[in-house]
Amino acid sequence: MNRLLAVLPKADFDHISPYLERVPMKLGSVLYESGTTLQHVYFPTDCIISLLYVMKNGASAEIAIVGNDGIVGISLFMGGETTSSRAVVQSSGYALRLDSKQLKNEFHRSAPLQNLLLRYTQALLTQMSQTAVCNRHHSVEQQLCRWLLLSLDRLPDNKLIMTQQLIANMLGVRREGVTEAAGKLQAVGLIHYRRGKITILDRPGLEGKSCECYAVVKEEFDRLLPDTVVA
Amino acid sequence: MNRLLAVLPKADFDHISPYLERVPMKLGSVLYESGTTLQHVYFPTDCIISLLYVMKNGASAEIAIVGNDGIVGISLFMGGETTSSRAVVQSSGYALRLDSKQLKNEFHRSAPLQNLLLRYTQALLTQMSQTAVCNRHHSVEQQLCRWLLLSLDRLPDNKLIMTQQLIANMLGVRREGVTEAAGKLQAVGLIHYRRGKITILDRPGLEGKSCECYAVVKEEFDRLLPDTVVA
DNA sequence: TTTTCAATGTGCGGAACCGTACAGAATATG
DNA sequence: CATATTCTGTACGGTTCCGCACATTGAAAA
Repeated sequence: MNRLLAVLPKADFDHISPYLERVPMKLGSVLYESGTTLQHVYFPTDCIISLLYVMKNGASAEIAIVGNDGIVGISLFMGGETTSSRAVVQSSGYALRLDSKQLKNEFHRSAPLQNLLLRYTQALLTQMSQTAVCNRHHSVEQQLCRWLLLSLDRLPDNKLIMTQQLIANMLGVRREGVTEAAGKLQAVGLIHYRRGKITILDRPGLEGKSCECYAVVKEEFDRLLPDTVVA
Repeated sequence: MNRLLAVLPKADFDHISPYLERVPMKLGSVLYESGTTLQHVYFPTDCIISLLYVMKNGASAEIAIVGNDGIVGISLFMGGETTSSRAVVQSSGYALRLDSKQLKNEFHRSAPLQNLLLRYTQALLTQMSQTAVCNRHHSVEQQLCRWLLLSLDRLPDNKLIMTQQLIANMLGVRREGVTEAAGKLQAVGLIHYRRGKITILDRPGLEGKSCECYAVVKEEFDRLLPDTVVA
């Protein structure tokens, strides 16, 4: 289940549940492209979506990661309709899809939903700004640890399906840089990987090798998003 | 005047104007520190505020720039109350201060204000994500151009009071790096500087040397923020 | 099985930026 | 006016990451 929906008061959830559609999210598919208007928002249940910025020359960088603690398509209720980034399925699974019109109505009707979505947006803001800081100051290895942990927190198990090339696209670095960093992490027994499958063996160890950025983002999400039904 | 306030319908503006206080903003003063709760929001009229993240080891990076097109303290209406960044006066002047309680009431009472603030927040989101991308992919010189242009757009004239050390803190690079980049820009006649005073001589030239990040952010602000009174 | 191709490993020169150190110049202070 | 302080210029070695090239390995397809 999606955590935002899970903490909605029953009455508010019942109001939108008839319009929620469970849709499969296939690895690599693009939910929206930079500048296009969305028809739906997506509440991931067990998939992960990357918000990616792609530059004119093709270079890219991940802006934020959205899992079952979030929603894809905030520009719909924020009022801008579009964003300058792209949303890509980073880990396959399912999401609950809601028509944009229904969402907007509900955003203005239901105070609990509005609060929840705005608080989530603030958490997302923190993640984005921390990404900026991390890109400036931290090594590829530290960033890889951060990225693995953020992804892992949004997955049911300790495995992820992801090639080094794709990770490199997310981090905005060379594939070889990821190879080297991942090699080091594997050498000290923190992870194990093999042709597109990564297994985390030592989570606390990874946290130790990560920069402070992971903890900052995690704490902010924990602080801002309730884990029981809101008032 | 602050542009957000300027486009509010008269009735909505009159509702809060009795509570607006014009306060001086002194260069270098800190409006709020990471993690602290704000008592007020600030609508800059002719000053510039930097949102800065400061790491445990003292290194820093600017997340976003706020001028008279924005508001400082979005976490108050977004619901989080605090942020993980710091707000510092980057260019002195004045701002209109509003008590946080008044703002929250008005945010829920006035639909135009709510729309405006949410749209602004989305613009801020774009700025933050573009900062992340820029930090990853662009040279110090390109970033300096972007930073000068973003600052300049929020100032009444073509001068800014700012030492190379302070710029370095904003960009999260060495002071020497700024010296070198600024030296190049001066050598080709784009800017002139002298002990903490920078004059832009050739704005189009600067735009040419800047990365695409400046244009992306500027266009998004233009798109999202109305320049006439909203409905 | 054999073939093919995606994924990973490795090496090398170069560019950008860092940390450090120090010198000179402009402004502020006494 | 003399001195102190802040700001800027420059240099040098070191590190990280980049671009490129190519080898190797594992897995899927024929």
